[in-house]
Amino acid sequence: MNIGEIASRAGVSRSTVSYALSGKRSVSDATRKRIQDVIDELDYRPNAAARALKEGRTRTIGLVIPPASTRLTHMQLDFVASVVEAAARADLDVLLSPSGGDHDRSFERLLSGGRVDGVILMEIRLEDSRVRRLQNAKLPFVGIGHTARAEEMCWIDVDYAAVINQCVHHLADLGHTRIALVNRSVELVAAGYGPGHRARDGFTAALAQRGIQGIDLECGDDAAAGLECVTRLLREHPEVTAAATINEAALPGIQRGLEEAGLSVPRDFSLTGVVGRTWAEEFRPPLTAADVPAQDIGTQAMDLLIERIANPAAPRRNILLAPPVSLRASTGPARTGSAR
Amino acid sequence: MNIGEIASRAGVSRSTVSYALSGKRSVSDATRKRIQDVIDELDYRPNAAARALKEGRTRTIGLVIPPASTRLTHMQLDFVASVVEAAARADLDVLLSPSGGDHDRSFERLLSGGRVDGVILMEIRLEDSRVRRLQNAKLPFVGIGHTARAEEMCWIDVDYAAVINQCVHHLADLGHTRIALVNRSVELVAAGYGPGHRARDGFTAALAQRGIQGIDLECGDDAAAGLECVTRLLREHPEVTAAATINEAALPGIQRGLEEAGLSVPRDFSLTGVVGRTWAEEFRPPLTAADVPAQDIGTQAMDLLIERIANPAAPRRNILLAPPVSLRASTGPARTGSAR
DNA sequence: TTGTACGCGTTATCAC
DNA sequence: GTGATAACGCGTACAA
Repeated sequence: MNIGEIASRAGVSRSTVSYALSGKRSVSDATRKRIQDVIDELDYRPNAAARALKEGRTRTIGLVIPPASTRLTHMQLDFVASVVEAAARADLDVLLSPSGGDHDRSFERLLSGGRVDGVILMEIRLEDSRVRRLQNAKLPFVGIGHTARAEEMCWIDVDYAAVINQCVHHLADLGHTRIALVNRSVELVAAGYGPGHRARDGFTAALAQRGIQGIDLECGDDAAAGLECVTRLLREHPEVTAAATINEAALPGIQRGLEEAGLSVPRDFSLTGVVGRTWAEEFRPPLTAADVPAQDIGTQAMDLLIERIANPAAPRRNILLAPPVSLRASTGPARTGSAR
Repeated sequence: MNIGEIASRAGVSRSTVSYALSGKRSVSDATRKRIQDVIDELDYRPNAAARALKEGRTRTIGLVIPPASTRLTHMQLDFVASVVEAAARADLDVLLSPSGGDHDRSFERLLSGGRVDGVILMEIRLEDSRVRRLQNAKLPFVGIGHTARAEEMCWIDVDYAAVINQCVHHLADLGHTRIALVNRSVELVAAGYGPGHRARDGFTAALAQRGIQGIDLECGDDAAAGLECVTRLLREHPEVTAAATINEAALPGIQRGLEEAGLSVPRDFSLTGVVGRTWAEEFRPPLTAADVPAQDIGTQAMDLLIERIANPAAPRRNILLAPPVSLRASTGPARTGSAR
């Protein structure tokens, strides 16, 4: 059933049906009602392709997520969920593109072909070819995360440097003088993953500010890697009494490693980091952490994108969030004067 | 840049460009190369809307996920990831629709309007209006889960009855005679959520087969609810020594509740259930559980859908999986002869 | 290889 | 003010 079918059943022309639906011309109440009745009866909805072809927009946005091989963290999952929900509120559909590499078919389909009106990009690296390609395609886009050149794009991001800096200061205030940073995976950091680098920057800066020493560790994005990482840490650096992490996925493993080593949190070892808000409470003990408002971020990214689609010439806005560290139960005073 | 632009730059007609791209007519090597050069230079890709309009298919499938208000479980997340990946392999795009209720705009956009060639439906209830609406819309669809009338649709599902049955038998073999079932949320079960009902059926059947008694509990889908649920269970039914669950999201809370009550798993209390494969290993202690091959399920659902799109008249295939219970460390012999 | 009709909704233009 | 006619957007595939 197309618009012509509706028109003939209602005894009017196709344009009248279109006007009745869009309201861009006035249509008499009687006619409008006749048309509406037919539409309701047949459950008609305009063909999306025809409309997109004519209007030049698809009412669809693309969401680029990390490829399925890497499991999404809770935080990333919250981003996806909140973007999808925000899009639904704006009557926009979301096309999912799992792509990280350079030759990803689904990303290429997004780029040209007019499938989407705009794109939200996740898991951005300091140098990220996807950004340039989106720019070349003149496709409005917003990053959850940003490249090394902050001004080249519109984005919202967590200030990992500031947040890890806060965590270290918090631990230093509690008397810890040997602190570890558990970063994301070595591959991701090597590939120039922004949060990994910025977290490290904030870490070394805070160490210098407090005149204390730190160990900088990369760790795979899963529980097994977390376990292995913390086990190695305790073995090679027994003087370390606290850790900060941005690696949410490794946390269960870190916790397990501490437990297997006979260490109680926070009595023997303090743990803090950056996690999605809903996740910190589920950790045991509840994690003292910078709670990333992942849902807000997704919603705001969507707002930025809608704004950008409406006015591509507008200045590129950047939003940097540094959520404060929420005190919970996973950090405590350093044990004084004793090796473990 | 549209196909006309390419054609004129290559000095041929639009149809020649189309044939060169599709290969549905032979085009001389020389012209093909000229055309390809222009295409590469301009990075041309056919407009998706125009192609969809002409061909009557969108090369896009819809994936209906639970609304964002309810957080996705690990298993659901694995479904989504694997469906998306399988779609990418088949050069299909995935449109995400977060909808559970009856009046969901994004679901309605999927139904009519020709946005998608087919739909994968998750989190299906025994009576689910979405199934009827998809049937009415004559849109090919596949369920991950199924309604009360198995034959009315094409689906792949976990045999929760068989699996929970196995879990109970396993616990009974270990000497447990008072066993709890921790089901999904009371709202979900009341709404006729299939797995909840089937799990309960398998539970009561196994109890009867073994002549033992059980407690049937609903539990919200998060850690806090799991904690509260297990706390109440231990208080009201101190004779219970084991539990089986299909509520993955509640597991951290269940674990916590047991710990807070001073119970060690599996020494004092055995725990088993149904979880996504990658998740059972991360549990502590590693969970004796039926490991749902969530990734296979997503992939197979996609295969079923592709088949169904290709041949809508084909018989509706159903796939029921009953993954065996993998022995790990969370179940053990019932403590004999003593209340706790 | 090329010309052209077609798919379907939108909207500018014309007629009443 | 209200309704109808027709051109347009773009890729596809049949007829020539």
